[in-house]
Amino acid sequence: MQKLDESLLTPLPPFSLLTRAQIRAILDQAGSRRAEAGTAIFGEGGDAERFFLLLDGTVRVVKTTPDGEQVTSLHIPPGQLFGIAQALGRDTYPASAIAASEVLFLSWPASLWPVFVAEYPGFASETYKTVGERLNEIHTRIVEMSTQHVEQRIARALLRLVNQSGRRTEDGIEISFPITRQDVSELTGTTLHTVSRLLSAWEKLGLVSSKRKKIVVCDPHRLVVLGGA
Amino acid sequence: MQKLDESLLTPLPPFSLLTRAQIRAILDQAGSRRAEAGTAIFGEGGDAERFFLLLDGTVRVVKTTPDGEQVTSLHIPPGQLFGIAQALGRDTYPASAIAASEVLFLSWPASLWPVFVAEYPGFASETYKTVGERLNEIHTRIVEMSTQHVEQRIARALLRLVNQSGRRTEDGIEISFPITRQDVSELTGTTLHTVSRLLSAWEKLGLVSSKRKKIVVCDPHRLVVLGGA
DNA sequence: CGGCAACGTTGCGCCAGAGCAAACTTGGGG
DNA sequence: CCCCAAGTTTGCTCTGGCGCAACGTTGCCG
Repeated sequence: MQKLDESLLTPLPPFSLLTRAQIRAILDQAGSRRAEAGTAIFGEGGDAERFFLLLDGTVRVVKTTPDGEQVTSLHIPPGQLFGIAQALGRDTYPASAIAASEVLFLSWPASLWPVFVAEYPGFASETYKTVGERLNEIHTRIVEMSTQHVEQRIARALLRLVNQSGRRTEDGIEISFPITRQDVSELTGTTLHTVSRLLSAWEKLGLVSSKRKKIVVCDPHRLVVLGGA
Repeated sequence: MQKLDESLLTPLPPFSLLTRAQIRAILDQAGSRRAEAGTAIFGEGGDAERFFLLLDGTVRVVKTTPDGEQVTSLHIPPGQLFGIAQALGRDTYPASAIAASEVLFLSWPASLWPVFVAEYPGFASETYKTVGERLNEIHTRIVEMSTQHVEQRIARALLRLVNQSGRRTEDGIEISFPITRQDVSELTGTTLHTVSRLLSAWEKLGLVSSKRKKIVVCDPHRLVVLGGA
């Protein structure tokens, strides 16, 4: 494994208050790994032996029901910690982490968690902020699922994805990782059929443009209107 | 305000590792209040000026949509902290807290949060465990709402309520705070009509027994079966 | 470059559950 | 003790979106 550069971490919130030496120390203890799209990084219920930082790509956080149905709770964008069961006082992972695209990430053994929290100023508070944001996001999802129709939920889900991991292109903003109708349905609690129908309809209206595993939002504003409020 | 007894806090997880003197100090800084059923303790979006500990009663955590619909995300049982925006790195409350029954609670100014975390062993870790459990609960709710039918969701919601705040009675386990069909519908993302119909049906089958604002689960086992798995 | 698996589209029928409406019951307060 | 508001029940209708099925498309891999 080649040596990692300090500049990788410097700009990231959990580490932004640290000295170069501290970051060096953190990096020297890190394991770094690459995984292809579709690979599981850790599984729901597994022992939380390590915690992770996503450097590049996107990770899908997924729960699977006893009967095999999958529900996606979150997408993790690059630069964020994930698999931080320790921050929730748990010793197993509450969900699985699947690489949504090719990903690159670092990880540290769980035993270092208390050290990071104690030694590195800003690490704890930034981490808990992340937890708070994620809680807020899935909280919002509950509200949406309770009160909104499928069309609005999908519109909002697309907007959220585009905000979190959008990439500017000529005809609009593209979701920067491969995503299928099935994925969207697992994110919104619907079926791939309904998602497909809606995307087709929206494509005709010029709201979105989608190829296989690619979705580009062309007219975010009208999508916001569809999403309601 | 009369002096509070140390034995109030001693058995509660966030404080269980502390000395009598430490608990005394904590209590002396606490404000204590009573609120009637239906009262708002704090409101969504409000400045998180204080954090709270529920001594008696039950608190409903509620989000309200722009168009006035309400969604209940959690119920807080006695002995737990709530309104702990600080633990999520927030400075506003993410949801409203409504007294579900008559409640008694303590509270401290937000400025004491970092002090508690730093000075009192076990406080931080127990708090984050609580956060983790709540995250897990609402996470489970998303999965349920995505994959299960209304009947199963309501069955499970009742079981959860009964587990968290059940009280043994002669004909079964009673939910220990006043709860309307409307409340249950806001908890499961349905309508009070559907809840009413189902409860009536279950009452005929001897699964539950309900009066106005009261629900008693008579046959938890059969309800589990209904809930699926 | 052909075959196959993964992904996407579309049509159709059906039903769980929402929406609406109206009546009934309970309990607390004047 | 009566009234009123809040909570509950129940019937009827209507529809969003799911389930199923069949077919089209893409691109990877041998």
